[in-house]
Amino acid sequence: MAKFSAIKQHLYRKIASGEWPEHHPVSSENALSQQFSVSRMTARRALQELADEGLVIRSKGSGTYVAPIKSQTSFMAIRNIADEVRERGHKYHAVVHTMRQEQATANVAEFLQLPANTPVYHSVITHYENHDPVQVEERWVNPKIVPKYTSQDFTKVTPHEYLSSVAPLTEASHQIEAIAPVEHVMHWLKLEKPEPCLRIQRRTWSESGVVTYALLTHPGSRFVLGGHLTFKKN
Amino acid sequence: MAKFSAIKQHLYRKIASGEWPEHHPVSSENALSQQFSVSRMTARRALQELADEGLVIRSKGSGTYVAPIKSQTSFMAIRNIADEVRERGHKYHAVVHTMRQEQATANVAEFLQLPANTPVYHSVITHYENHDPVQVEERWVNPKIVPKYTSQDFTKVTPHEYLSSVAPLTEASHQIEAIAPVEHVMHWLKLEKPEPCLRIQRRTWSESGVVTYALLTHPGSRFVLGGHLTFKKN
DNA sequence: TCACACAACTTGTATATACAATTAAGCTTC
DNA sequence: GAAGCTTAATTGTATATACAAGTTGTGTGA
Repeated sequence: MAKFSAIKQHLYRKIASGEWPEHHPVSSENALSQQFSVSRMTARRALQELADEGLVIRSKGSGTYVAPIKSQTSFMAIRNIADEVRERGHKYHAVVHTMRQEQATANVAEFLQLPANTPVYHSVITHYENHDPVQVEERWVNPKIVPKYTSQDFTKVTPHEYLSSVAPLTEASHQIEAIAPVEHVMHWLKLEKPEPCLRIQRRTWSESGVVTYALLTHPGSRFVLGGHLTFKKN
Repeated sequence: MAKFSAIKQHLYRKIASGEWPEHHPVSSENALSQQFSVSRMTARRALQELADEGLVIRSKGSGTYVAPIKSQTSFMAIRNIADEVRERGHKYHAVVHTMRQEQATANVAEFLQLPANTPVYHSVITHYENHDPVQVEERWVNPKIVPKYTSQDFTKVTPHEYLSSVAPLTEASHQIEAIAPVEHVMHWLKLEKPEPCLRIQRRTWSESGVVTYALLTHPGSRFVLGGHLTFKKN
């Protein structure tokens, strides 16, 4: 393996394991070059590539720091609904409907890569923008990785925020589709009539395996997913 | 401006203008270092960053080449519906419903950044996977940038393929939402009853301005948008 | 005590060099 | 003509060095 790649791995482990949380300082170019007995340019390359990948943030004169979660994500990736609402200058609040341990159904067990009928944590939360519900979040969590999930107060911290602080995510997959909501979702979204909804199905991994499986349902009349791409970066 | 950045701009113009089409060889590190009177490492940096951004592909021993369009796109970005269908091993075909010049409505004119009531090209096409329609594509095109749009045969080449060969795109914005289809879209999608649909609204730019505005509508029962993210890249 | 200067450290840019690994083209030989 | 060898070109990795530019903390002087 190339030297710069070995240094990247070393730093990656520090970050992915949570040993270095958000904003934690990362070893400087000079420190790494001594520690690994390489030239500064080689250590620099490792740091630079991690910065390109969005894992760290570098700032001239100051140093290199572990990037906050939100900046790790590029186009249309994992965003925190609370941040989104607040960025639009609106008030955010959440209502927790369910928060308990259950036996995993075959479906959920498969998504979490667990045996059927093992216990999993299940939460249902509605997220509000001002006074309108904008997202119903049904979430199943692997209790082996996040044992204290059910004792959190999700009106103060969103599950996404809590989970990424406990088990930093390394991978995620999404599926987006248009569906007609089932009745209990309609109720949570306060929809009088059935209305097309955007549903995002998301699985996220940490180093230790599948952390969580989430179904995020948005009413079509109150939500648009947006993104912008530029191919010119000079 | 930094030297490596000037070289990047020079190369970027060659690619974005279409002067260097897909797979066209890009000047080598040594050639650039002579041409710009910089060291090879500086020329290398320009090429390397363009490669990281997906604009060029580098191959040891061979050289650097302009990347094919499809590899310019990252997560969930602009994909060609025909390629998607074929990748799934299914048959693709298209039916052209409309292909004409129209007066731009206020809405369309705004999206294309043109004055109202100027002529624009308008096409409506249904894309099929095997024998089922999977996408209705309503598209408006800036005739100043793509004057020959209406004389193309879009059963053979998709609009997306044609447009990106004529005016290489430099920017794109998306909006995704869930809607109930209007009647003529239902007809094109061969839907008996109204069904939630995924609608992607897309605008793309080239160097000379907004090229096209497209509304892509997918029936919820036959289409899922998927994506996968990894934060570990070693 | 406050303000300013300075030193130390950090990242950013750039150069010159060396060698490794791979590719591609040309040439020789059979 | 085909197979194999040689050679040149190209990208990949790595080092040592130099200076620029921004940040931060320390200490001096008023």
